[in-house]
Amino acid sequence: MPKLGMEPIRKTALVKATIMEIGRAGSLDVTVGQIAKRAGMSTALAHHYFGGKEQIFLAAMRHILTLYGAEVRGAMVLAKTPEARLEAILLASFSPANFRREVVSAWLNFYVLAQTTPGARRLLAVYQRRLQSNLVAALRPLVGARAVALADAVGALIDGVYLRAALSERPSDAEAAVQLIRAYLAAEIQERKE
Amino acid sequence: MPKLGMEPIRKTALVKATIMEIGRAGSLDVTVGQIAKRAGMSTALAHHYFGGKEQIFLAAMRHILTLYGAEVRGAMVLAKTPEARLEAILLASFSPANFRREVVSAWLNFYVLAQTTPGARRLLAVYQRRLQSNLVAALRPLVGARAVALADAVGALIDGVYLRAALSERPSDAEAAVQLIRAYLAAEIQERKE
DNA sequence: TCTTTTATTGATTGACGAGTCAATAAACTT
DNA sequence: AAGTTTATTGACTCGTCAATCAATAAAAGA
Repeated sequence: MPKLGMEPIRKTALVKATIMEIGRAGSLDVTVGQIAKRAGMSTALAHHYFGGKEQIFLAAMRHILTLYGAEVRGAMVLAKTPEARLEAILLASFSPANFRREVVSAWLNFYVLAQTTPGARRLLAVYQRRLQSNLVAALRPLVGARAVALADAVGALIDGVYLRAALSERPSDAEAAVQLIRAYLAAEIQERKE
Repeated sequence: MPKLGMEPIRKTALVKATIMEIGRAGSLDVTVGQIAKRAGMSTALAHHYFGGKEQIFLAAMRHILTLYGAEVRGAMVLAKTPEARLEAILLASFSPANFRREVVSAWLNFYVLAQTTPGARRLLAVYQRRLQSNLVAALRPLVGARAVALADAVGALIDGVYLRAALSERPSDAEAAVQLIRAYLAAEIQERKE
């Protein structure tokens, strides 16, 4: 039965299964056995391809980041004005995809992991730098030198609002979240113009 | 040897040990054995007083919340003007105590736990409501009806900025964090007055 | 064809951990 | 003094789980 070239197929299956299992458990308290089962293979094979549990988790985190990055980039190319680019970042950050249970869970556990696992910390830094540079690029034409400080604030605001929305009872109050940040931005940009 | 009235003593010892162990591990991946050892007793005794691991964790979370609440209240009574009250909330939220490794770890894992454990979710809601009402009370005299919306934003900003500061390389960039939120508030309040 | 590489798993190992229990003993009650 | 409550632990049970290994088999290469 062994067909060749299975490695990438098995790996992506494991990554997806990992994310789903993390969502189901709400934590990283997930066994290799559960992941392998959901991915339709033996635990031995999971170990064979990834070498260990931590590496499976990191691959899953990388995947989440990749999806998010793709979403932002996809929305950005369509946006021609700075305002539209800001809006695109917001919409991508609060898209329904980011409020799926598995994704929320992955992000929260990502933060936890970042405290102790260098790999996770690096990935988180990548995400933050990318967001920051996107924000600065969009804000510069609107507020000039204040762009960097404003981007810091908006970045933190996105994280904080996401955190609250993700953990609120009403699942995915995304529209209100975006609205809040939009209002903030409008006020800050306005201020500059006057 | 059995001295009576040990229960509260042992319980607080366990709670403190739990917080320290969570800080050491960076996660809830902490055994009752480790906690009990640090608290200077057997695992059986820990189970005797708390009944189970989850209840130990919830007690630890409750303790963290209590400390934070006391810090805020302590700073609030000294503040006489609305501006001073806002400042007090910020200083309490970003006090050095909140940047100790154990406390950061506890908060992050608190968020993770809140996804699935009703008790943790309730505690988190308590924290958020308290912060919200403190912020609204302080903001009302300054911005009137906009106080509620602004409090939402500031609450999210506090969480987001805390998250970033706690996970940044430079530990406890608290002053910059407070400064950022202060600037935001100044701009929003200013706007109203003009 | 023979060998090597890749795919795959069942079974096993070795370790650890949550929760229970019976036993010991001090203090308090009657 | 006898009985009850509170404090305390060592030893044990039962389960789980990460990681390893030996074995099987199909494809590719020589």
